[in-house]
Amino acid sequence: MREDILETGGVKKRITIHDVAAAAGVSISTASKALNNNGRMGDETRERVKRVASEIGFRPNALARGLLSKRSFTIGLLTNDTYGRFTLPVMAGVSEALVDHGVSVFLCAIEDDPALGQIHVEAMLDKQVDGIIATGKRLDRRLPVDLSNLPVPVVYAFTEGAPNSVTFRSDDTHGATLAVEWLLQTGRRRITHITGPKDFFSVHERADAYSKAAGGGEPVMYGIWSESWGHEAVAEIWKRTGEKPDALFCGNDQIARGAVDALRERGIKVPEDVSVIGFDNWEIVAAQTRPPLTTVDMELKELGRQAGLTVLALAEGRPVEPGVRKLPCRLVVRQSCGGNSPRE
Amino acid sequence: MREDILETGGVKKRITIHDVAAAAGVSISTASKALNNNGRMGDETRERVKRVASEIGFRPNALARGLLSKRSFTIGLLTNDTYGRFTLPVMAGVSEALVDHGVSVFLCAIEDDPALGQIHVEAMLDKQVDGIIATGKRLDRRLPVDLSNLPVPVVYAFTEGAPNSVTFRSDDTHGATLAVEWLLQTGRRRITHITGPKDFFSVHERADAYSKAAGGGEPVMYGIWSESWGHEAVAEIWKRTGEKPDALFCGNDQIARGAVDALRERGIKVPEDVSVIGFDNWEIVAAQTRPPLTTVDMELKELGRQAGLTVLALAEGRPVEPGVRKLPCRLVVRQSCGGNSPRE
DNA sequence: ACGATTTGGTAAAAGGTTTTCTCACTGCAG
DNA sequence: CTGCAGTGAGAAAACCTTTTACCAAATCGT
Repeated sequence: MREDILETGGVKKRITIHDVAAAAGVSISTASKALNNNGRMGDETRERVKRVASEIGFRPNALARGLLSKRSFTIGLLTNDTYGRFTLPVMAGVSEALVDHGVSVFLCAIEDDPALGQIHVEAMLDKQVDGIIATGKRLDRRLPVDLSNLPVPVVYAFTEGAPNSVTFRSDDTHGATLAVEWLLQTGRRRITHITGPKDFFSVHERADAYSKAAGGGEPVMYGIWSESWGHEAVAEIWKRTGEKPDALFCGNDQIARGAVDALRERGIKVPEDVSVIGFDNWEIVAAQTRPPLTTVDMELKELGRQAGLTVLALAEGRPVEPGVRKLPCRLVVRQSCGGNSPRE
Repeated sequence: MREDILETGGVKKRITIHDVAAAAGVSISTASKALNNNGRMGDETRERVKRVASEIGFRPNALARGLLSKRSFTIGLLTNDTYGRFTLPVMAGVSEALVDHGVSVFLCAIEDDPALGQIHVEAMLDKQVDGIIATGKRLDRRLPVDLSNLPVPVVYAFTEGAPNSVTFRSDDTHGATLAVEWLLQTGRRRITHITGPKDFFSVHERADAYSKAAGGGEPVMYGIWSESWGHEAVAEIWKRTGEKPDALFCGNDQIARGAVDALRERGIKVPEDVSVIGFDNWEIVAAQTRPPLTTVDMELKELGRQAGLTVLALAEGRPVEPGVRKLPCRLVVRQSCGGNSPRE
């Protein structure tokens, strides 16, 4: 064998509980009980086994353990959001919540492809996952996979769930209300809402909350989720005759950024002349806008954390009430609305 | 038990090969051999077992299988890039390459925390992963984890690898050369390079390639990876006396976007007066810039694919030559440099 | 001193699959 | 009729860990 060819690592034999038992001079069952702190034996024996185990670097084989206990300490995370805008924080939250419990996470990117979704689900079930979290990029769309009648619990996060399941989502009504109230609180009165496509459920929720909080003045401007729409909307507004708004509540940060840029090009000062507030707190957009955007954070990481803990609870057989859980949003104050406390 | 409380799913008993054997009226070993197409038996028997198995929906337990075969059909992906800029495409590539081989991917976000990294590595080893892929956000930094002397093969992707390991990275020299040559080809002659911090290895590689390709004219401007630095750099250049550049080669798309915006604010037309080219092909930045950025794509998904296939090869004991593999970049032509073919 | 209990520990089964070994039987040549 | 090759299928071991049942020795109560 040539020297510059890598092999799998020389078949380093893994250390099993057999080795521990032999090294400590006890039987396998005693070794097992010593390490798991159950069964009866002398304190000296227990300590000796533990010491020997850590000395020779023993780690129990999770496969063997799982085979017996019916728990693999593994869950699957299904997503169709390759962009990562929404999935990444959710995923980080899930992983963070579960790593403390020794649970690992399979990532399955299914790309809106039902066949791929099916393959991933089957692979996960074969690997005896303790549960599945389904997450997506729209909370009014289902993942293109059938997750009913699975032998493991399923929790939905930021995607539409099956009836009678547990679903976590952001409270967009709360978020929009936070935004509008902040604008009102900083003295703005003529607030226009520039947002995304009408067929998004969140668009309606945010628009309704806006109307309610702002007193139902101006109409809502629907468009697409892009900077260019922010530009166009501003152009359209400033082309109109009559009083101009003194604040823009945008449906997401990209639209807000487009709006801010368009205002600046017109010589309109943000936030002195017009306040602009976004939605999503997508750092890369919000923080790089000039001025940096005040925006609404949907707390997706926290959402992921809760989803993770919930699927764990279900996997352990602890009861959980089904239903949709709406998590509150958080206002992130930067500089695009003025305001007193420019944290961050 | 109240009805509105979710339980783990009613303990649906999983179907094992025992059930298949019983239903087909054969022994367990015969069933196993029939399903795996080995051993000797009558054609009729083999077919019957297979038919019965699929009828009752049998799927082999991967844990039991892994216990015996020493292959878990699972690999771990370690990353410290929570932002997801670089990790996501790599991950998508890994997953895509491996799903066909029945291999699932554990995602481990370790956040530059050595302790967390250690925990994740141990969890993965306990779960008998067949291999580990380490990926990061800088190819001149190591992950804060010790991956030497592991009982499984390790492959590095977009992060610095251990000596004598397999490492995949982008060929930044190639990428920068592509960029500069494109500018030259479209008739530009006075190209300035605005890039990131000096302590990044890629910054040097790109700057060196730039100097070589551009003929070593202008000095390189080092700064940070942000839009604001793009702005500042343009301001600085246009404050200077003397001839202005007719092209800017920026170290990443964010800098490029800042530069484009700054040029537009000065009334300088892109690409008519000045061409701007970026690096990274970060869709969200590059495609939303006005005009959309021509940029260099590092083909991170392909990099992930290759890393996935390589770790699989090592896991299966197939020999792989160690060393650093530099993958070529790809020029993505949009509109910020003119040019003939505005695809995408 | 003797039955009852406690103590310290071992043997064996279980979990689901794969693989090797063995066995019974058929057909055929000698 | 005996020996033998070939065929079809089952028994059992192995993978590693946990748990239950069990056993021998020591201790206790009266």
